[in-house]
Amino acid sequence: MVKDVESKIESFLNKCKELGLKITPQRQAVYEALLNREDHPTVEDIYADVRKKYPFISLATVYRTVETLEELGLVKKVAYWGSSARYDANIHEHHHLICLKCGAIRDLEMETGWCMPEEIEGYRTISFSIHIYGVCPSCQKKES
Amino acid sequence: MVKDVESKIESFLNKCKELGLKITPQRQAVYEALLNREDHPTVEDIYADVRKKYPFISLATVYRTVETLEELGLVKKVAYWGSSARYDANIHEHHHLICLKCGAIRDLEMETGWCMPEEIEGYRTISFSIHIYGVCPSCQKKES
DNA sequence: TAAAGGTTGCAAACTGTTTTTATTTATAGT
DNA sequence: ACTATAAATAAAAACAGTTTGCAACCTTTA
Repeated sequence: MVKDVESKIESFLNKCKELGLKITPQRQAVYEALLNREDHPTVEDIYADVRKKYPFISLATVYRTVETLEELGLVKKVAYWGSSARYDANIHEHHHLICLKCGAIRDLEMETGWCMPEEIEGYRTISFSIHIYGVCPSCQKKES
Repeated sequence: MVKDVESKIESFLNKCKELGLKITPQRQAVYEALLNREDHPTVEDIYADVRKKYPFISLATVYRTVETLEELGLVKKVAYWGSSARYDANIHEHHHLICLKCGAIRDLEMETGWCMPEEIEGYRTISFSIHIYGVCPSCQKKES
């Protein structure tokens, strides 16, 4: 797992060099913070994590950095339900379990057996994701 | 189709009465505006539509009304990609075709044959929606 | 028709995000 | 190492979308 994170950071460094982007501590810290989370943090969450190491980073930088990382194809902005955007460093195809009460989003590794056509109604398809809406365990507890 | 809209409005009136909500022209107009659109309008879009009939309605009322309609189960807030929330009066299960270039979202009536389990990883499931990402025909044209 | 309470319109407040500007820093070339 | 340069940063202000407080208004029920 640690190995995995390290190789991802390495490919991040390579991509930056290829494209002439500078490797700043802030960039690296933001990407690392994202890699170290299994959930889908908001920008504010990432900001909080990074500040533990770099207390002087600014929120605007985090916003800019996640956008850059998205352009690099290293993270994805998850189609979001609540009020703020959520990011995900898990970029291979997977699905989402979304709590309608609190907005929490969890990754779901699952085989659906569904085969996506290459073209639908004139759209050239690229990827798909199943969003399953429900109530998470902790919100279920609150109900009763 | 018109028949369908009328029956939906009727059930809206009934739901309001049941729950002690008042039937105001604004509420009815907002719901009608939503029923008359096949796409997924933003609140601003709905506001513009309703103002053709009721020029004095306020934007805040539209925001409040779509929220009420959602609580009534008559419309859904579509998991959104861009910056503003989008609503949909088509509440029976359907899927979405999303253009990664321009953000357009289209409904997709499609049988997937996938059967959703009642519970997944502790979540009590309620509904699901397949999001298919791709490039819409008009963005494909711009590419070439 | 009058009373009661939900609903509206307006404006102001809030929240998440983006942009502006001056300053700092990583990088490539000496 | 040192310097030039172009990019990235921090901080604050600007912005867009959304929500809220409050007084006036309008449905509803009796």
